[in-house]
Amino acid sequence: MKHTYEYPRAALTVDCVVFGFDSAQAALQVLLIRRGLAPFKDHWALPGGFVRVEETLDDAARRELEEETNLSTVFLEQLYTFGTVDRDPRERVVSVAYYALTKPTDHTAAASTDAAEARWFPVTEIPPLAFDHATILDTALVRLRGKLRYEPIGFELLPPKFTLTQLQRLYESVLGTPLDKRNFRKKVLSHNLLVPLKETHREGTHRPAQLFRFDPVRYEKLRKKGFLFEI
Amino acid sequence: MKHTYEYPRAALTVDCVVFGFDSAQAALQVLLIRRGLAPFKDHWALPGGFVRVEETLDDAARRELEEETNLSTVFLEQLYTFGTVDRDPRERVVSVAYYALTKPTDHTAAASTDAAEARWFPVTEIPPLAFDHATILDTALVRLRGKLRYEPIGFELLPPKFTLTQLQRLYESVLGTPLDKRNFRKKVLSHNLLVPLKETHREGTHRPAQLFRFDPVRYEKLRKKGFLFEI
DNA sequence: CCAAAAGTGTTCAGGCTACACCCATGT
DNA sequence: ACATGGGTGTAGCCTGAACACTTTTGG
Repeated sequence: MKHTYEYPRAALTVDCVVFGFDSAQAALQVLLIRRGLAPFKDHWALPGGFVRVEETLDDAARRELEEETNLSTVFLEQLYTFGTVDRDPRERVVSVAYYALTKPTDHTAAASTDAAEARWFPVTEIPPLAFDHATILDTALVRLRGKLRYEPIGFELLPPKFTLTQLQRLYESVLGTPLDKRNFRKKVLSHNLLVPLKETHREGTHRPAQLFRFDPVRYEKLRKKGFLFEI
Repeated sequence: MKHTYEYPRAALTVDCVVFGFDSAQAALQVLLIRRGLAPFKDHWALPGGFVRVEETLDDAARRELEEETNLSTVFLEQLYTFGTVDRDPRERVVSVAYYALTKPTDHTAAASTDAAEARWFPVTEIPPLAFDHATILDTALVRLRGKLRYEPIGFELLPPKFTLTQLQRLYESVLGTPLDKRNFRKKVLSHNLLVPLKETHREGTHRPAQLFRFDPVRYEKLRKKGFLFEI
């Protein structure tokens, strides 16, 4: 830690990779906003903005998320800090990237954003992005895939009540591989972290599916004893 | 991304958690420097300093490491960015933390630092640290433990030629649990990533130990095929 | 010949993988 | 009655855990 404070300073921003899951299409999606200003005017970009001196990084991420996409109370975690010198053509900007997981329940809110246009894109059909946001998105995807395997964060992308098939589709989309139905069910149920509800999910012309909810309290207890989720 | 540039800016620093491993004592160690200036004058702290506008974050971390500890060519990876508002009593400072792994071969260099006093501390005997550096160190330890289990970064803490017992002691110190000798050897050798050398390591009054080196080329090939290290 | 660490195989249990059919519903 | 997804059990294999003695050296 040096004692000199007189050098020019980099600007500091946060950018958020917001993931959502569309159960109908079994597709992992990302929320992007259309830029109204140069540089990269009319390009799609990650929601984000400048960090204020009186707010923490987490606060800044939540604030920008709320301002630009109307999303609140989502799972939010710091991802990585991007600091190459030329990532912003105007001047030096260092960006602390976050990734967020949203439940479909919250998506309606996300649609009604104020000024900028916001839209969900399947991760397989991402348009060209502003700045180094494609790199940030890639980093977030890698992290999400890794994390999904040993922490129960998949539930953050599903409604509070979900079927095992929805959960399996989610894992398959994120990990990019098909999974065996029987083995998948055996494994996720073996932890006793999924509570079967009295309700069923009726849809289409076939047998209704059992609905479950995730039990976060029980998970906390297990986790403190050194339990690893693993799928 | 907003278009306003006129707000006051946070200062941006990098801090490095430098790990080393003392085979003789089988102890994981951290390199700390004594602060010569307020605040926290005479406290121990992580090496670090301000990021210049014309250098990347990685460059800043390497530069500070070299300036303050004479260490170069070490394994260096971004850890997490710490941005609570009051972490520095003087003003708003956001710090991008890195962790570094050094081989004992480099340690001699580390001793001969210029002005500030630098010293290795076993992770079990860390003195009170300046700022939020204790939190940063904890975060680094958690990361190191996690990473050691599924990526071959342990070799970054050993000399280029090492014995299996040294490797086992390293894993035991970092993970904090004793490991079974036969099972450990079976597992690390099963990947064929350790090349036995023609030399042995003679020490003390007992049978000499076979020396090995890690084969990074072979590891790269395996990794690209989706191989996971795992111990 | 003694002390000290190096080196080496087998057995058992539990978890992972592969795999095919019946069930409940709406039309 | 038929089409559609929901739901279930078993057998073989492989991996991980437990465990004790011989070997080589220096003093």
